[in-house]
Amino acid sequence: MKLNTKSRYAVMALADMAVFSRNNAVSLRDISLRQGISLLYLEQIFLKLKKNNIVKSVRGINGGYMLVKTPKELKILDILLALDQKVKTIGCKKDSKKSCNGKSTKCITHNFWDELDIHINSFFESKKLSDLLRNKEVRY
Amino acid sequence: MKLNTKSRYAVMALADMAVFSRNNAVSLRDISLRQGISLLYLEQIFLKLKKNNIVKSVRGINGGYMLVKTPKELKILDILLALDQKVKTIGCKKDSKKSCNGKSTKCITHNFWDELDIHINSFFESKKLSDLLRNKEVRY
DNA sequence: TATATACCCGACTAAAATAGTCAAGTTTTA
DNA sequence: TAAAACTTGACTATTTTAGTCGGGTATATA
Ligand code: FES
Ligand code: FES
Repeated sequence: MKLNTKSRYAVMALADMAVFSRNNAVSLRDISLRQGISLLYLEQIFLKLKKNNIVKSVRGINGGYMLVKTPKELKILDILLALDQKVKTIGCKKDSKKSCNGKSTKCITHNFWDELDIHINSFFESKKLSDLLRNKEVRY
Repeated sequence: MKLNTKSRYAVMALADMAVFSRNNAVSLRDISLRQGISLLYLEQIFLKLKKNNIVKSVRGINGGYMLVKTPKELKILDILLALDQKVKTIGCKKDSKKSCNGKSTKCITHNFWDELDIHINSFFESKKLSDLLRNKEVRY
C-alpha cells in the first residue's frame, strides 16, 4: 500500500511554499533546490495543482506559484485528489467488469474495503497543510 | 493507493474458509470455484499463508487447508503481513538512500506519513476475520 | 525592446511492480 | 495404485510509476 511520489512531492512542495511564502510567489526552482525534487517533475505536478485550483501562478521574472487557500484551510485530501490519487484501495465498481470477479452481487469482502476507504479518507479530510508545519525537526 | 490482488484474494479466500469449514479441510479447488479466483494463483497465496502460520495444510485426497486460529482471533493485519503487504505508504527509511532525497535529517512531511501509517495499521489491527462474516449480502 | 526567468503542455521512455501462468514435483487416502 | 490435493521455483505479459524531453508562452526589468 504505497502512495506515489507525485502525491508525496506535492504535499512536500506545498508545505515548503507555506513556510517560505510571504505574500510573494514562490518559484519552482527554489522549491526544487530546497527540497531536492526534480524541477521538471515539479512542473508536471504543479500543472495539476493549478488546474485543481490549489495554487495560482504568476508568470515572468519573479514569478512562481501562490497558495489559493491558507495552509489552515487547505485539506490534504484536496491535494491528493488533484494528483488523481483517489483513495480506492480496491478497484471494484459494481456493475462493471472491474467488479469483483465480474459477478453481479457484491463479494463477501466488499463492505470491508469500503470501510477501509472511508477510514483512510477521513484522515486526509481532517488534516490540513498547517498541521505539517508544527514539526520541530524541519529541514530547510 | 491500492491494495494488491494477492492481499485482497487472501482475505476473500480466508473468509470463504471461515464460512465453509466445519472442522474439515477446505480445498483450494473449492475456494477457486466459489470465489472465482485462479487456482494457480491461490496456491501461490496459500503458500505464504502457511509459512506465516495463518493456515495449516492437510495433504492427499480430501486434503486442503484449515485456519490455525478462529475467525474471531485472526486479525486482518496478520493476513496482510503474510502477503508482504506492509502498510508503509512512503518508502522512507532514515539513514538509507531511500530516505527522503537522501538527506540525513527528516523532511518536513515525514512525521505526517508516519501518522498516516499508524492510522491505517490500527484499522487492520482492530479488524478480525469474523468482522467480515456479518455481511448480509454475501455471495456464495 | 531585448532577454532572461519562469510558467505551460503534450509526448515519450526506462524501469519496476503486478498479476498471473507453467512445469515438475510430493504426499496421502480411497 | 491412481487420483486428489498440496509444494516450489521460475517464468512472463501487462501495467504503472517516475520521471525526462522538447518546444512553447508570458512578463518584469535593464
Ligand atoms: S465485489 Fe466489491 S470488492 Fe468484491
Ligand atoms: S524524510 Fe521521511 S518522508 Fe521525507
